[in-house]
Amino acid sequence: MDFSLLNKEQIEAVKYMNHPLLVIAGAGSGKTRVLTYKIAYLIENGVNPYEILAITFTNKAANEMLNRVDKILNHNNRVMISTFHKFCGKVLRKYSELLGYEHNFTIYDTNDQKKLMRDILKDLDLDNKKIKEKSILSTISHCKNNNISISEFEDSAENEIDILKVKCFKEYEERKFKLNAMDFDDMILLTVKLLKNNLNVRQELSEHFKYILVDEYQDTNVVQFELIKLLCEKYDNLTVVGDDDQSIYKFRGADIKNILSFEKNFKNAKIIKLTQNYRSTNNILKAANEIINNNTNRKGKNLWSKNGDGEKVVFTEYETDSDEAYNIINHIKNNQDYKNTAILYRTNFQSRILEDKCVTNGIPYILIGSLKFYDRKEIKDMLSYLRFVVNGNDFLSFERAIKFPKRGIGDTTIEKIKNYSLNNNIPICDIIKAPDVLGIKGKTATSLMSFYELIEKIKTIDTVEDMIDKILTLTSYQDELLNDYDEMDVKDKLSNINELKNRAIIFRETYENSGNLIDGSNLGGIEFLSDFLYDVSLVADTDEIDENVDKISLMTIHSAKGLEYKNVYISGLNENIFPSHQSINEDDIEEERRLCYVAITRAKENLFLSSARSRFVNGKYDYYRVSRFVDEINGDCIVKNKLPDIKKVNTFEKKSFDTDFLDIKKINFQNPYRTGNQIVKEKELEYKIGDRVSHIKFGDGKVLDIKEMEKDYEVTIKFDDYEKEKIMFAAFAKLKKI
DNA sequence: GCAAGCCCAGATAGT
DNA sequence: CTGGGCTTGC
Repeated sequence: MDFSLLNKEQIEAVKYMNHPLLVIAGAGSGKTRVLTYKIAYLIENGVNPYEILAITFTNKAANEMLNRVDKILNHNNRVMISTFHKFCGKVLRKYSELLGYEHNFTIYDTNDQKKLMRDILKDLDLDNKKIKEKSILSTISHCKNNNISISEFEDSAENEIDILKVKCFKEYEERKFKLNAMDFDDMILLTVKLLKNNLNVRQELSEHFKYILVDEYQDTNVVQFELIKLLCEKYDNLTVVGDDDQSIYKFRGADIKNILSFEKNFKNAKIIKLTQNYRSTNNILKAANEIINNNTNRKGKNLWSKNGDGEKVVFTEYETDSDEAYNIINHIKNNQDYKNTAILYRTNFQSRILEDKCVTNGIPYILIGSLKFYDRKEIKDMLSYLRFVVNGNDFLSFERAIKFPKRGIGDTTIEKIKNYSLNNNIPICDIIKAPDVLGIKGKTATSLMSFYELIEKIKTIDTVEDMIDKILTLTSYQDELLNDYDEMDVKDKLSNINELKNRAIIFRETYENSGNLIDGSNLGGIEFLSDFLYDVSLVADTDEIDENVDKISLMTIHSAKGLEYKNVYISGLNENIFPSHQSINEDDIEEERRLCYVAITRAKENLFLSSARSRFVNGKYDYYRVSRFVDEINGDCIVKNKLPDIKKVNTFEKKSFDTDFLDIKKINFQNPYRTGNQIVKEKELEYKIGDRVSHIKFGDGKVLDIKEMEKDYEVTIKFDDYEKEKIMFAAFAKLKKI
């Protein structure tokens, strides 16, 4: 085997065998190369590919890795390379009965979880303003990721809210089980449970996978750690690759201790550090190193490269978020290097303004992670039908499918069916087959039964694409769409459905000759459909990136992990944006800093950082300081263009500009920097209470009240065409007396 | 009583 | 633009 492309440490990592190995691989240090060479090396030395399990973070990484192994060895290899969830999905599918699940269980994503929980809150009569489904779900997720059982959580419950959460938690688990469904966290947890409780399965799997490799180890949680531990029980031949400085998934349960305590967790462990970076210039690495050196909770390393110093990093502070976006886009336009350029930001809502400027400047762009393919209405509709075909217990899918197209079945009927199913443990599909058990008669009954017939018809079809076609024709789906959307949108939606069909076809092609299956499950219609649906459930946004189009990429930093671009712009480097206002405490700030480190190390040659003094967030303008992370980069690797001190430039509202005002987290007042939109309080309004006025958008109305405020007047108007009265600021509303 | 239509709020990160 | 809640209309 040719090792000429590897450095000394990489070769050592590739060849090290028979004991646990942790490779600490800095950003751009060639960790994928190590993993792929290691797999290839194992195979070349007589290991059966079938005995190797490699676990990655995304499907994209998995596919890439498999391709690269094949390339090194010049032939196709049936190595099992998959994500944690995909791997667990396969194991669970084989052994679902041991856990009391039916074979064709459904995987619930975050939206499904929310819907189920909302339903529960309603049924338990809990005021969903007092306790939000999101907060319960995040508690549940936290428990599951850390292997905390419901009863343990119950014992630790401290307040009224916790007690309510326990109640919802129990109900959630019970219902989910009855619906024959599991959420993402269950997949890992149940696999661990299966291995712990079932010696035979544990032996079989740990015997099967003699070599286990785990990518992105810093992102594993407690339960995933347990899973790895159980899987390598027999052979103890584990290689994990990760970077403690790139651990950015704490919110999802990732536990940085897994990587920091590797030697404690695995006896005879060896550690190899990769610090030579092959991606970026030294100026970029210097900026990255300076920032991450402020963290204390890390193993410690410094990246270096032979790529030369390159261009300096540039930081620019703008007055408004609009200026910031405009200048970034303009800069990109001048350089005309679209496909090698990415703009990164902390949170998704920041993409909006960048998108706007792309559109107005004619810059082609792709937005990653905005509207996910599988989150589109038409795709969710189709998948609901298919999911219900596979799992006749799946109430959520049933509900969605039966509601669109409209069939004269409403909430009351659906509620009846749900309750009957839950109370008597009868699958939804059996109830709608003969709805008279519920006393449902007449038109409603006929409608339910014909829906049942529809599902039964689809079950007899062989391929997923034909199933989808049948659903479309039998439900007159296109015509129904035309009632709600205009022709262009419908065309779009139909082509998305076509794309779904294509994915099914592609999935079948790769299905047959991949190392996908632990055993050879058959390719029959429903079996295959079920596998296809699992695959679909576990697709990530970044799996969808196409590198070959000449467009700039817009994405969150989380999405950018593992990617690299020649030119990188990081926007919104403001306190309370990045670092996020939720994470400014001691504990979370290190994670934000790691996120910043990840962002910076995406850049190969040119790195531009920016911030804006005034940003439009949550429907109002607020002031934001420059992010502490900018201050942490010093020396000659960076050029900083800051705006002059705010006291000197401002002439608008003097008394608000005390130096300490910037320390206030959020100040709600109008943005003085907006050109052409300045807020000037009139001495006197041209209208008074009782006058008729006209508004450009809302039409004519009557003034009910005027309140004089410090900076403006608050006017209450009842417009003729609107039910409710509106309260507006006079300077914005620009009302004309009529 | 029940389904369909209308209006409004919304938002860390993502398998 | 979407899903949820509220209101209207059959």
